[in-house]
Amino acid sequence: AGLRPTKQRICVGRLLFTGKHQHVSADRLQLQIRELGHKMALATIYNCLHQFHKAGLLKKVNAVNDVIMFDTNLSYHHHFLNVDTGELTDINKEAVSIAGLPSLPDGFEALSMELTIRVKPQI
Amino acid sequence: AGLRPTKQRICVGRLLFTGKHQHVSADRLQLQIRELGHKMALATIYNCLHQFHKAGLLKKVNAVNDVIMFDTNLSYHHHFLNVDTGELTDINKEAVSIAGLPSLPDGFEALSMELTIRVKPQI
DNA sequence: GGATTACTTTAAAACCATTCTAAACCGATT
DNA sequence: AATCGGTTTAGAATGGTTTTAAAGTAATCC
Repeated sequence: AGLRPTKQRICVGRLLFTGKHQHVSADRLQLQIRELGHKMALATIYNCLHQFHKAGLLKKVNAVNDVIMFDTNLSYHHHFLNVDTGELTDINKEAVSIAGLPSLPDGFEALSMELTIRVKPQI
Repeated sequence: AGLRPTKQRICVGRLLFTGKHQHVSADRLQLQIRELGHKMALATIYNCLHQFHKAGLLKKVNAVNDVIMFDTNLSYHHHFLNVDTGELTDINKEAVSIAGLPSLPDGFEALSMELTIRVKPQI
């Protein structure tokens, strides 16, 4: 994506784009990297995530519990949010139908929209 | 609401519950209080907002730009989010119809849901 | 290949919204 | 008036994120 393929970016890229779509925070990513026996500065991970985002490889999800989350699923979709853990789960866009969008405020254009369903484990 | 009517809580209450519904952060509230010629510790404002929230007088909105926002509009509704400023604007629930909700993950119960439409000023 | 240049990584410090702490401060009750 | 419990406050602490400045690494040029 026009980025220099450094060791670190390759490592993060492998973790992110191998297998299923996922929702990651810098923090969680560092743990995964540690588990592989490597180590990487948090600043590098943030750096990397932001670059990937700028390159259009990641979507930034509204922060939850004060933690910035990135989503490898770039297509339009919605989320369940586990309020206890901050974990996000994709909702396929076909599962929900949103009709009758309101008119935007004057002079504004829409960028995206997202439905968030807050859930918590039943007791 | 079972809270002691201290000077500070009355001051914040007046600002919040007089006039239209609004979306506030602790920070913005402190500015408004300053403009009235008073002063109040930020900790007190946070304290007050959390108490009001616990008492069911305020809704907590998903943080935007790393800032906690409270909403005086307690009813079910949606939001426009100005990504440039972080400002929220209510969308009446009648303006949107959401149909065909997905089944929840096993063992979870839904708490609430909200549609967020990210907008930005046209150039 | 070796030298140069531009971009990257890093540890540590800075940042900043929020929370905590411990002391001072009310407000109510006796 | 004395007391007691909740409240406010300034300042310190917290924790996720960003910045800084130095060291490291990839790309380019010869």
